[in-house]
Amino acid sequence: MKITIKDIAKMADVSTATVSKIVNHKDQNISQATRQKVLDLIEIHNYVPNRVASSMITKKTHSIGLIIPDITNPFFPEVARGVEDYANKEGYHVVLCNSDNDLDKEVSYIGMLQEKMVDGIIFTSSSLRNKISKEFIKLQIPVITVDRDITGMRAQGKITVDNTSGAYQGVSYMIERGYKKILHLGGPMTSKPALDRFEGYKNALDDHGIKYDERLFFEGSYNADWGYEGVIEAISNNVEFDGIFCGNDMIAIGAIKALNEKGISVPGKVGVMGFDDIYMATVVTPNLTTVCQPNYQMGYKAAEMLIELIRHPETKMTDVVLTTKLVIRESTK
Amino acid sequence: MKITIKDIAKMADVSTATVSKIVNHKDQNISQATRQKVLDLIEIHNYVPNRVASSMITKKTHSIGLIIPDITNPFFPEVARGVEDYANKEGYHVVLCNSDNDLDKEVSYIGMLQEKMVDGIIFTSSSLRNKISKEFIKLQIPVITVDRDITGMRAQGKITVDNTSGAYQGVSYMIERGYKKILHLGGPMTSKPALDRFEGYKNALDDHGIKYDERLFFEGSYNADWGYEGVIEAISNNVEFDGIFCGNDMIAIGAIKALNEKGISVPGKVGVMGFDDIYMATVVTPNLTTVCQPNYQMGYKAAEMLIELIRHPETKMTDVVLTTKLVIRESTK
DNA sequence: TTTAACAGGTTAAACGTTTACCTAAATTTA
DNA sequence: TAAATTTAGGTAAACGTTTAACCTGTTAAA
Repeated sequence: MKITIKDIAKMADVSTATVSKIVNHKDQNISQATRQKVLDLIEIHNYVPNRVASSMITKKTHSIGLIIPDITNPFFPEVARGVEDYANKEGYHVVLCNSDNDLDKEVSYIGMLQEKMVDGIIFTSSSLRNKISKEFIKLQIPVITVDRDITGMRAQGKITVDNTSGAYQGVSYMIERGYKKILHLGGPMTSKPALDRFEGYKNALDDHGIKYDERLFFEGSYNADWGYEGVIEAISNNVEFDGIFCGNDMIAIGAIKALNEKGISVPGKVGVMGFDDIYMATVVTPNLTTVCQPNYQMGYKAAEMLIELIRHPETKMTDVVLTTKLVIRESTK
Repeated sequence: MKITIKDIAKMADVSTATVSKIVNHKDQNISQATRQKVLDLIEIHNYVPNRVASSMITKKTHSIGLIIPDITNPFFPEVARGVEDYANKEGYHVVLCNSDNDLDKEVSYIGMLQEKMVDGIIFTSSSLRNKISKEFIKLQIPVITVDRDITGMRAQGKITVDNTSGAYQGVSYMIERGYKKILHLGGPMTSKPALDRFEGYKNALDDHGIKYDERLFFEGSYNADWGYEGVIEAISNNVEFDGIFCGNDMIAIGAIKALNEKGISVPGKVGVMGFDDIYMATVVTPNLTTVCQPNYQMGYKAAEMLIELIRHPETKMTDVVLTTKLVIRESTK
């Protein structure tokens, strides 16, 4: 039988109120003698407070939900770690949810999290779909969106990366290094980052007097398979290119693989640039030149904002836009 | 103001018991008319049951704790995903905890999880330390250990990989391919897997008539840096070798990097074998030959066992030992 | 006609805390 | 010395559910 606050109270011959106050350090007017007696009994009997009971009263569970597409995607563990680190520091728990970019799953998770009374949610949506926003609007708890924002939705906080300028920076660098025909193997254009990176790509071209050629742009998904296929497709379409700006690092890794197989040297014949700077970028050969995104920081900052919002719901959060950094390695000359 | 079961009951002019039965599908003897009336009101007013209140009564929170060293380590996302997939399927939530192999953090997480009344814990300990086992023994909930077991501790279930035989298989393959002087760059010998893999390495040597040479064994940690340093150290110690059996894939990736830098061709001059088969093994050049460990399955199976145990605490679980599979790629000839 | 079974509910206690408010004694203040 | 304040703690309602036990009216069986 689990031992409760009542048991301790009875043994110490005090009221449960007294024990409660001691446990929660609201014990300014409890005598040292009583405090010690209670503390000793707690120790001896290994009493552990039932936080679900206190949650009933305080209306706080000290847990937050983290909805991401897939923890297995190398982009997310860093984000998750950032979230967990800050949350843990502040005494919060994080509930991990893998949505697989599936609308139904997202909705279902939101429902479950709400029933479990999490104090807030950090959400990374897969797309621009704003159907989901209806679910959020019903919610009475704070929500922070990270990386991808949902149009039409008023999240209480938003944290993104300046993808447009990151892409601009990356592509500009390639142009300045002499690449002239830069292929863009983008991510799904239903997602905001893909859109923004595409825009940065075009802006860089513009500003360097290169005309955008739509035959150099291919849309796919954020994984190595697509990078591989994209290159094959471009080649078999007889598209000429001397550089590839990829939607993310995984795409770049797939692209390099295809290039290698076709006997096209990187960066000799074709330069490749990624986006994200995942750890893998440093182990692939050649090491990937890429636009570094502060993943850990995004998670950390998101948790910071969320918990602030949980504590002071009326705070008006100003959206955070993190900046990227160009990391030059070997896949560009 | 949040709407409760009482509000719905009042509006439907029935008792809360009736509403509760309908919500929980224990409504065999509720008339269709009443059911529909209640369901409609729930829909209209967007009533969502407060699961923390029901947890108070049922003593089940339908959440489980997952304590791992670090989600950022490529080994764990797969495990976590396996856990989450099964848990979600069964209506459980998973609370993610990164312990950093830090005993204090582990203890603190166990305490927090216990207070939050999780129904069970899946635990991946960093080491053989059994101090932690005291904490677990106090626990009244089921615990499954995965990957690394804790000596001296009676977890209700244990799920491991046959590391000894996996290593044996890998090293035997290398020997059969003609490698004679096989370096072993192992993980920390305070962890069971490292110990077992070392044993498998020695057994393979034995069975193939090769005498174990202790100068060929180096102990380090499970990351690429150590793989890199290990090779440098071996070379500067003038140790001769034509193959490396690495404690895991990250070590192997670091080792290959060092070999490349030293101008030693892989697998021409030196063959390299990893352990784990993380995704990165397929993108590094040359692709890594490795012993594949069923990470996702480990997590999935662990969740399966745990939830079974939560539902039927008296079940005697037989420990699960998953088998490894040799995956031959390019880093061995 | 009596009994049993069942449909369709209701009642109220219980779960383990927190907290606003109360009280009595001790101490301080005037 | 009386009044005021402080110290140390107690009382009991409340949080939102679940569930065992009970009730009532109708129908079927004996």
